Amino acid sequence: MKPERGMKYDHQSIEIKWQRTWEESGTFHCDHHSDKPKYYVLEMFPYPSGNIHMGHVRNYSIGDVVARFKRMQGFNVLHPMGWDAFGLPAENAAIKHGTHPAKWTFSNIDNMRSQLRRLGYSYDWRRELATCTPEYYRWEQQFFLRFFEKGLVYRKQAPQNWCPKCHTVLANEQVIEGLCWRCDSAVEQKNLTQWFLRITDYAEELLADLDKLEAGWPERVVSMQRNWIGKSIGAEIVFPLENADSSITVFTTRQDTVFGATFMSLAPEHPLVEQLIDGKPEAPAVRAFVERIRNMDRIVRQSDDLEKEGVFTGAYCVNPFTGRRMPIWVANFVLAEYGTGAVMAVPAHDQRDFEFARKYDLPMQVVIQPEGDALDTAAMQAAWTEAGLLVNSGDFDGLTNDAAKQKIADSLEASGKGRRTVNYRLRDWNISRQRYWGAPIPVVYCDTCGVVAEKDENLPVLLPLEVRTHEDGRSPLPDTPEFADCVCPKCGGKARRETDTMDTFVESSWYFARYTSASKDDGAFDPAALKYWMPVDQYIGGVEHAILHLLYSRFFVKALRDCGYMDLDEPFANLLTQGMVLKEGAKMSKSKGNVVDPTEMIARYGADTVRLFCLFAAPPERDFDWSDSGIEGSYRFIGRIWRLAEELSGVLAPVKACSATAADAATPQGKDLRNKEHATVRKAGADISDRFQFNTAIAAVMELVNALYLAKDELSGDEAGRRVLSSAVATVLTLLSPITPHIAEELWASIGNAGRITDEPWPQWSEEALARDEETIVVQINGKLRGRVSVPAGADAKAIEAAALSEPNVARHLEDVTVRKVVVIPGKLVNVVVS
RNA sequence: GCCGGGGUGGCGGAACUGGUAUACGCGCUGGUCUUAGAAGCCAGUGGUUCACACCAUGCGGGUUCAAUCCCCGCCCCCGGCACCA
Repeated sequence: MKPERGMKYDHQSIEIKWQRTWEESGTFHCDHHSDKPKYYVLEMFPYPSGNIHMGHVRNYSIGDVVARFKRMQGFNVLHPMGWDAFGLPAENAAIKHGTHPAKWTFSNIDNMRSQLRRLGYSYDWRRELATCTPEYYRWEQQFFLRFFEKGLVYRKQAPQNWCPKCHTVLANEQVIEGLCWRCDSAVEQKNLTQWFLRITDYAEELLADLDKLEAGWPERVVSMQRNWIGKSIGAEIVFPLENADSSITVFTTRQDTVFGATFMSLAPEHPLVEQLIDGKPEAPAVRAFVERIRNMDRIVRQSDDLEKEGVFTGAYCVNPFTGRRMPIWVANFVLAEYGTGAVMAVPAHDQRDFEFARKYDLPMQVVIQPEGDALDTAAMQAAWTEAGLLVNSGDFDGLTNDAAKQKIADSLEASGKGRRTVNYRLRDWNISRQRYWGAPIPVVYCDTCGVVAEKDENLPVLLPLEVRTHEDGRSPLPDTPEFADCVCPKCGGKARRETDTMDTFVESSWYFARYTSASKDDGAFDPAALKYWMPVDQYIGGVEHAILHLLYSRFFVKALRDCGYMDLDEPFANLLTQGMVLKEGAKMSKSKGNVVDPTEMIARYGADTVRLFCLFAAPPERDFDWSDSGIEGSYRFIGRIWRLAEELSGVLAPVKACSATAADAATPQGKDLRNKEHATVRKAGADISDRFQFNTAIAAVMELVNALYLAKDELSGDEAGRRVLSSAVATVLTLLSPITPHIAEELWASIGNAGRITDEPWPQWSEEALARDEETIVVQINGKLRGRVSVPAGADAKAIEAAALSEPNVARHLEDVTVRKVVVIPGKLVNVVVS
């Protein structure tokens, strides 16, 4: 490799040259036959929207530093890249521009791949995958068949979230505050028959395993998933209907208050409502009420300040503990989709029931008494929802409400009036999408056999590429007979293929495992490779996937495990959620016109500068505001290194980082620089590996470069000094090589090194080089800084104290006061306590 | 309401286990080089003050020789969940 010596810093040609070198020599290829410890680092793969944006650059630069750093530390590193290539934007663009989604997608992939290559990321490109290819989605179809056999996937008709703009249903996780996650349209409800994955079967495990992830995942993501799963421990209680055989079952977390249940509230959608009002004079009013509530806008209906309203059904049930006759109401605040859709109303101890009872003059009964107080229903301003002792509760009187929860649950189970149960907020995952550009669901509908799963040997069910797209976005698949008309795999008769496709989140729920054997064509995974590489040691991506993708992937791994595909509980051992890249405090967007285009920045400053700035501007977890003068600063720093190497070109020898010896560093300047060199290695290594604090690691290297500038003239005069300089420069380049790999490689070569810096190990600092002859001790009086003294390293407390007290400014402050105490922290400070 | 995160110079941000608050960078100021400028290099840069010194990490207390850090009580900002029974 010929270094561009004595030239101005031509980042374009340097970077392209080294990218080609790495590529041609397969530097970042890896496989699972290795004696080294493995390390799998992965960034969330992109949707091929057309161009890389600054958020991608930040995400992938973080991942690349980790990958290169771990490689230098001796790990066998898997660092792959691919494309989340099914999805709506391809279809919408295809309709808009009259092209085919496949063509649009693959040309975007080509463009984005070259943009990523231009950034010099250390991917093993042989493992690249695109989820829209049959080579990928055929395995997903196979998983579907296994899930089908196991009952993990099922069909059901239910009201579903419908995005009118995207012409498809959405999973609960894809509805953000009533709006479509993708296009922000208000989501409607539509009754449809859809395919669901039984994620709720895994609710308990998904929740419990979060404990294992606490060490490696951000607390906030763990807590968001806990919230989303929404576990409530309580009981089901059966309330028999008056004058009828049937009953109403409620879910409650407050079975301790059951003696205070004075009426019953049902959701307007509760299936029993029609039966209860049949033939009763209240029927018309109830029907009108139910109709009105059902037709309410979803957002209005779920809003906080919606007034509590209800209507009496005319029917009664019986409290199984008190025998009290309880009127049954329909209430607008009871949710059909949570619990059983029926609530035992305890107005004295639930604020909603309290308000409802006051409004409709329904009876109240206190059953929990706060200690040292006596509640009076007539005087109560609000429900008592805190702890207390049971009253008016038969045999349970006098128990604390916590104890009563257990005793009453025991009683329920003993008497058959109910049972302990756990309720989750999590709903099953609707994976059907009424769109074209997705993986076909491998199922057919046969007139004689009904719903029939495809046979394994018929996979993949190919998504036809010859289709006529509809202007309005409707899927063309139902109108494509070559696809939709098929034969039943069971009876061979005429059948119709499922024309819904799978949610694209299904593809992203297992891609990380496919990378371990991406080109395997006789199975989804190579078991040996999978076992070797998984789990992902470090996963990096945006926090917007805290629930969606990260919850689905966790579930998918557990489901695949139970189908025998893998022996793994959790896919991602450690997670880093990086913040957004903003401009002027706002998210970059075309409509705001505040987009900073990475391609332009690379053309102007080079990939190294763009990478450096993305890592230096802020710690990775935080949002950072793009700054045009900030990137200038990063460019300046790279120029400073370039000029340093240039200026010292006759002085520097090709040596390893930290190669200068104590004998080389005999002069004070030499000693200081070597000391700084080793301190920098220690700090940068700790900052990168322990905390992903790339900004402070870079700051430390900047300090070393500053020190080099100050020391270079003094040290370049003799051989020993030159060895110290050469070593420090080698260290600068080596430490920067994961961050700015191209210039590190270029200058490494220009100094005359034979190998590549990419193959250098991470340098080792030594205790001996960090040791100093003298230490600066801070002297405080009553905790206030009054002076500094220099003492020989390792001086004892007495000597330090003596030196401190004789420091002129300190001595002056001690003149008219009494010294009460002197605190000496050797190596650090002295604090003189006076009065 | 519940859960989680945060509040430090003009700005982005440092400060490891309680021990020099403001590292590093941006911006600004000055010097040097130059015919001049740019770039580079060097230096300065929290506030008040001539200075000694004093005041500063959202606010108010506390513990400690010593608090950005620990404890108690508040305020504000960001994110998630939320009529969840």
